[in-house]
Amino acid sequence: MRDADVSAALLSWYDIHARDLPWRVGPRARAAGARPDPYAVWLSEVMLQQTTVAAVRDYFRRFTTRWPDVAALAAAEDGAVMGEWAGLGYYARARNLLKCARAVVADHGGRFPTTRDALQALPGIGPYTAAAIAAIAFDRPETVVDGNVERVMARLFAVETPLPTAKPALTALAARLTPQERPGCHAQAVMDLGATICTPKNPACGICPLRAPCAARDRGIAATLPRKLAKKPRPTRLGHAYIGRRADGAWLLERRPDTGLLGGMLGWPGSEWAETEPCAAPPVAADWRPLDQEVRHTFTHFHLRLALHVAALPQGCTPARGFFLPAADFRPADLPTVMRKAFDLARCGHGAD
DNA sequence: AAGACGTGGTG
DNA sequence: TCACCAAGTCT
Repeated sequence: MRDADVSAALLSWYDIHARDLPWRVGPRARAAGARPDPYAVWLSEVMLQQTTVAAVRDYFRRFTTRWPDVAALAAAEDGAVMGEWAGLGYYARARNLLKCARAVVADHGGRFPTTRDALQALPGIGPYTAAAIAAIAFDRPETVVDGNVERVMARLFAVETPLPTAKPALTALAARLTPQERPGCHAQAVMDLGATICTPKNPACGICPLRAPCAARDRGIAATLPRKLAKKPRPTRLGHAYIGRRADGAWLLERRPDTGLLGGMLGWPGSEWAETEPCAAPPVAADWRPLDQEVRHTFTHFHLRLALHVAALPQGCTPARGFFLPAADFRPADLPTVMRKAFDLARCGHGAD
């Protein structure tokens, strides 16, 4: 089967089976002349980096409700955006989101640039996102390569070279299939196929629109592709966190530095996180009482066991670190997940509230 | 140019 | 329980 026929089969499938997503203009609306909003495309693509559609839906809705366009987002306060992003992970995305919105307003008159290169020059927009925005929002025939596309290409052409070595070859194969017409729909079609049919485990080859030309299915090795190099084992780190509340109800929190893990997010003061037992580091002298339960949380590259300490703090105390956030201004949902877990345990396990 | 960077769902 | 995985980017 020729490349053009494969692309046509894929697009036909997409026109029938395209998922209804809040940021997407469906094939029918598009045929009627509707165009996607570049702001919505950009926001959704950043949220979807290494993140599932299911996790993104509600965040996308909340962001677009609170900040309907790029100018509104650019004018937002940092803490408001970080709080709204809390729980979604990879917080550098939120920091870069704001930088990008402000750059679009300051340097591009409030409109997103339309070429791949200009898009990729913006903060938080890499090769994938630049190509996706250019194709989906601006109809540019760019080749979009994400994990789905890599998997679909590896199977369609039975590429047995492991990732990441195979990435350039898979990109070249994806480029062969990229049509001049409706490149954005094509990109979304490949990704939808990868997300719903050509899945990592148990691919549904029986109902796949590309089963005929698929070389891996022909050889019975679809589920084993793409091959990947072995990953390193994750170490376990230990730490302490201090959940203190003042007599007036205010919580002792700190704003984490902009760089590094959970950068820019709220958190409970605490020790370093290390593979050997770290030194206790209470932010203020008080009657800290250990909690029975610890927080167990897994990050991308290590497991964490966080010992918790709670205390009622005197009204006049002056902590060495952090600040008191009045109870009325404290929303647990503004915390990154590991910190919210700590809060939940402290609230249930002891009279920290 | 490997490693840092979150989280929730899944088998 | 636990490794793997998801519409990657930055340094």
